[in-house]
Amino acid sequence: MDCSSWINTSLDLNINPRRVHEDVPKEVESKLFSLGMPKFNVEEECTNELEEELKRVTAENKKLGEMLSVVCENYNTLRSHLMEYTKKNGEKETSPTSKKRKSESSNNNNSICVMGTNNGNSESSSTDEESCKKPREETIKPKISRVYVRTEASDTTLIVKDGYQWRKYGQKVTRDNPCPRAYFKCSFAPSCPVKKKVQRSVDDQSVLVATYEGEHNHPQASSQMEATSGSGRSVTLASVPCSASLSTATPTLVTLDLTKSKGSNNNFKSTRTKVDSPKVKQVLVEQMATSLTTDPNFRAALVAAISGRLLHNY
DNA sequence: CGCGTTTGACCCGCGC
DNA sequence: GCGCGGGTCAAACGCG
Repeated sequence: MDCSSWINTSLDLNINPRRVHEDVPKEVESKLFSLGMPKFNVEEECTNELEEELKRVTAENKKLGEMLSVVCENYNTLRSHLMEYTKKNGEKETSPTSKKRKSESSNNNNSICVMGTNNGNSESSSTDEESCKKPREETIKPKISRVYVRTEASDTTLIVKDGYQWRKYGQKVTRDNPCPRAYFKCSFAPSCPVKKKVQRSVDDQSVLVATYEGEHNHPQASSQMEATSGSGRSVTLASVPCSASLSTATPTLVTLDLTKSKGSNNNFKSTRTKVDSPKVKQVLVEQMATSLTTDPNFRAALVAAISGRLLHNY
């Protein structure tokens, strides 16, 4: 892939001699005059200075351009590795027979790249290649996000307390996972179209995978109650670094860490030990990689950082 | 009695 | 056209 489609490498470093000349502050010239120096000497000196400056800037620009190309190269390499990795992961995650519904499989394709962050806004962040391959109907799909929730393996309930009220309307055992999948509808508002599927991870039975479809058309009214109520689990959003911190505009993947609230103050400790498990690490890596590849804000920040760095060198 | 959950039946899309 | 499998419906059931 051409990295120029991601980052505009034309840095416009103002190496045009005419423009450089124009940028010379007028007061410099006037100060030199005030020192009683003959004008021709000043002009000559100025020209020499500017020529030197131009040479220096040109050389620096060349150097920076090389650096940038190396960065882009590294980025592309990293990205291709990431794509390979996520592709492998996705194949492992989905059923080998790939007999799933079209919508489901396309969701999984998206989740390979963006961990189920398919919506109209993030669509623009996908590559040209991807957008060409994607069916048109993708653009009108409801927002889908995926949340990983760590629970105790012995806990057989498929309840993810996320601050909303859900009504379970079905449960099904799917082919690719022996654990049943529960179907929930948002019951807080009758008109709310959001649905939620909760299923245990095939790889790690202690991890619940909650897939949200659609967006709530009402405020999260019960979150406070959920968080403060002593019954059941408590949601500790901050206990795990999540991609939302990178993507402020569209926090699409949030890793929740649910711990038993009856436990008391040792929750954090146990949380930390759980986070250190390889599975969770893998999820975190995927989240970060997702942000790297899909988040336009992150890319913009990266470009700004590089540009700032380059400008700082002057 | 009302509300939420359970669970078997049914619907529908997709692949062969 | 048929079978498979995911998603949904709705009657039955349980609990407060």
